[in-house]
Parts: sequence; structure tokens; C-alpha cells
Amino acid sequence: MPKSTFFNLPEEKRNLILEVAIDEFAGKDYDSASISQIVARAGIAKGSFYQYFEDKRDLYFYLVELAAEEKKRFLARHPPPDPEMDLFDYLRWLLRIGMTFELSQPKLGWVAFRAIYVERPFGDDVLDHVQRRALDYYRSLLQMGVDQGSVDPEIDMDMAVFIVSRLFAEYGRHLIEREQLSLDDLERGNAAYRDLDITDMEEHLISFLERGLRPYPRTNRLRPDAPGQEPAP
Amino acid sequence: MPKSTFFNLPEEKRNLILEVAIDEFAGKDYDSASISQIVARAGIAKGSFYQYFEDKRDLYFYLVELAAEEKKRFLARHPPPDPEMDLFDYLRWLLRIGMTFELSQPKLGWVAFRAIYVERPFGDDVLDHVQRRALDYYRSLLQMGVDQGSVDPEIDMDMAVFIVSRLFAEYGRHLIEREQLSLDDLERGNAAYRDLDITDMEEHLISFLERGLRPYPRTNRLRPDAPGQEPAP
DNA sequence: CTATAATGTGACTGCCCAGTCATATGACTG
DNA sequence: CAGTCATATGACTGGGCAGTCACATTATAG
Repeated sequence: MPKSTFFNLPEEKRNLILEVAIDEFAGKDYDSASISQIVARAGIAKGSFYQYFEDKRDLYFYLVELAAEEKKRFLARHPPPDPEMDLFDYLRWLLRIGMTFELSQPKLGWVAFRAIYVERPFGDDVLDHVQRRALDYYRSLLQMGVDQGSVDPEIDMDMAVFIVSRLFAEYGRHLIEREQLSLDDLERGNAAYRDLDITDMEEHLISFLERGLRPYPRTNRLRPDAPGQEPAP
Repeated sequence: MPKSTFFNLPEEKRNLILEVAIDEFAGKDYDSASISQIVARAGIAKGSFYQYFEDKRDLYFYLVELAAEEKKRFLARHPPPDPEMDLFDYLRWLLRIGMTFELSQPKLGWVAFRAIYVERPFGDDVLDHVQRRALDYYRSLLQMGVDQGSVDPEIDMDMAVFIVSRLFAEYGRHLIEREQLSLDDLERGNAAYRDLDITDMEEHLISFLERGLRPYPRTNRLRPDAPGQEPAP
């Protein structure tokens, strides 16, 4: 953990340091990320950095935990309208909110992505734990879906968890690359992306998952013009 | 490109250098990968390295192209039994062969993964080109699927390409992590993984894709015991 | 104001790096 | 044999790095 001096810093200075550090660790390996660069860009002395953090590793862990924490907080701040809703409506919400987060703080997203999928410079249980918790979350969602009757019980649960978690995790980066969005612009709120097209794409993704997961004799919720099994209102 | 001296090297020495270099670039960012480490581990002098390659970048590009080339060759060496087969049978074959490759040369896979999804240290058209070709390949497959009637034409093609390509790309690494396989053991052919479970998982993945992509009034090829629409033989 | 504690500083250490180059070794030619 | 060319070598250069430390500055307390 950072030292108390770091948390005593005026908020603006603390945020600047974090911003610069996130930028550094978002774009580079742990080994390549440079404390010298961070202090230079944040306009503080090398020595000061070591008043705030034990060492490079300390900062790194803090950033990774920050990423997990911020995402959790963000989701909590935008709760689903109805916790009892159908699984696929829930997934739609989760994807929407997740993408809003990813598109507003893409660099934190990269820090997390690197830590989970690219490198674990310290072997590290913490990351294992964060990742496991995320997977368990998806698993419990899907299990609820099975119980609700929204997910075909014949589907292999491990595979379903893999598919949903990876697609959700990849989708943000895919979008950013596809639309050639600049991470800096996104963070500053300057990026002009077409919300309409994007929610369209999310719809396609959810629709695909629904086709893949819902039991066969299904109510075709996705083509409301098609003959369904629901009674007319 | 490497210099002619590199290709004139006795095969064994050349392969050792490549092996060590792949290991280095598989585990680290371009910036962190160390020529000094490579030459030390390969038992050659620093100066010799620069007889073989222009510079670090030269080696890096060569490795990335090698990865693409090797994968292409591997696929060509294991052609599908029937090029006219149903899309999902074709995808099953593609996944099977792709995974065989990924599990026998996981480090090359990592080099490619880093180059495509993690970092482009040189802006680089080459990588764009490789990636685009892969995506176009998936796209043409899926388009053929639509023409065959195996893929619902209502499905958004971009989304389908995204889903199939990412899941196929992620599946190998997922498997390796899940089964805690050691990359070194895999490369040496020492890893004991249970082929049975793995092909089971592949079946689950293909089955999911089929559910998600095939048109609705579908012949249920995946649960042959379920009532289908085919006439009894 | 003075004394003490907390915070800020940047020159410095030892280390590793990519890339160079003068020199050495070997291989082939006449 | 001598001469020429290709290849091998490792000490060396300049630069970046994480982390340290003696000292400077600022805040707090008595």
C-alpha cells in the first residue's frame, strides 16, 4: 500500500500522479514502465515518489487494485433497474455499464487487462483472486439463468463462463480499435463515438449470446415481429 | 530481414537462437525483451547477433512473421477432409488444428498474441495486414456459411467475425491457464493434457457457436436424440 | 520565536541495456 | 604457402533504469 504521505497529498496532486502512472502502466509492461518517466511527467522529484510508495511494485499493485475497485464502484453506482430481471436483460445492462466504464477510463482497463491476461510479474495471488471473483460472478449469473429457465441446462457451464467473460472483456478493446478511438480523448471525454451504433453492436452481441444460451423451444424475444409464444397484451 | 549469415548458420545453431529468442519475446514486451539475455542463453557473442540481424527490431519482425508463417504452414499441412463440408464442421476442424498448433508451439502463439493484441511497438502496417487477413478469412468462412444456409443471414456479420475470431484466439490461452500447462513442457512435448476433455471442450464451443449462428428452424445436429426435422433414414 | 517532525529534492550508485568496433579466428583460393 | 574474405568476439560507449541518501524546505507545536 502507498504510504500515508501519499494519501495526505492535496487531491489534485495525488490525482495527477495517478493519472500519469496509469498512463504509464497502461501502455507498457511492468518492467518497461518507468518511474523516472512518471515523476518527470508528474513534475515531482524522484525522492518524493519514494515518500509516497514503497517501490515500483507498491504502485503497480495499488493501480491494479484501484482498477478493480473503480469498476466495482462504477457498477454499484449504476445498478440494474430490476435485480429480478431476465438474465439477458441483465447481461445487456452489464455490458452497457461495463462499456461506459471502459470507454471513460480505458487506461485503467488496460492496466487490468495486462495484469490479468498478459503478465503477472509477481506470481501473485491477488490477481488470481480478482480474476476468480469475476469469473464466479459470471458463473453465478449464468447459474441463475439456468434456474430461471433462461439458459439451457445442457450447456456446459465452464464453457459458457469462458465465452461470456472473454467476449465481455474483449469487446471494449475491440470497439476502441475498430472505431480508432484515442485513449487520451476518451479519458478526457473528447471522443466522438456514435452511441447509436455502439448500442446496436451490443444488441448484436447480447442477441448472439441469447441464441447460444437460451433453451431451444424459445420465446423469440429478439425478433419481436416474429411469432412468439407470449400472449398478446 | 535477418542477414544472409543467419541463414547460412548450421541448422542446429540457428534453431537454438530462434528458440531462445521466441522464449524471450513470448514472455516480455518488446522493450523488456533483452538481446543481451538472448545471446547469453544461446551462447553466442553480442557481436555475432549483429552479424545475423540488423537490430532488435529486425529480429522482432522476423519472429512475428515466422509465427504467422508457421501457423499457415501448419494449417496447410493438416487440410480439412472435405473443403465443401458444413461450416460448423469446418470450424471444428479449424479449432482442432489451431489448438494442436497452439499447444505444441505456445510461445510462438504468445509472440503473435502480443503483437496483435497487446502492443505495436512500431505502429506497423505488417501486423495490421496479418490481422486483417485473419479477420477476412473468418469473414469469408462465415459468408460461405450464410450462402450455405448454415448461418442465419440476420446475424450481424461484423459481430459474428468478432465473436468467432476472438473466441478462437482466446481459447488456447484459456486452456493452457485452466489446465495449468507449462509452456516449456508443451514445447518439449512433455505436457500431459487429457485430449479427451479438451476435444470435449472444443465440442462445447462449436456447439455454442452453432446455436448462436445457425438459422432458427434448425436441424438439431448436436443432440441427435432430440426430435429433428430430417426424415428418418 | 524556536524546536521538532514531516515532507520535498536531485545528485548519485550500481546495474542492465542496444548497438559498435577493432581485432581474432577460420575457411577458402591461387 | 600467402592473401582474401566471411564470420566470431567481447570490451566498450552512451544512455536509461530503480532505488538511496544527505540535505533543504515547509508545517506543526510549544
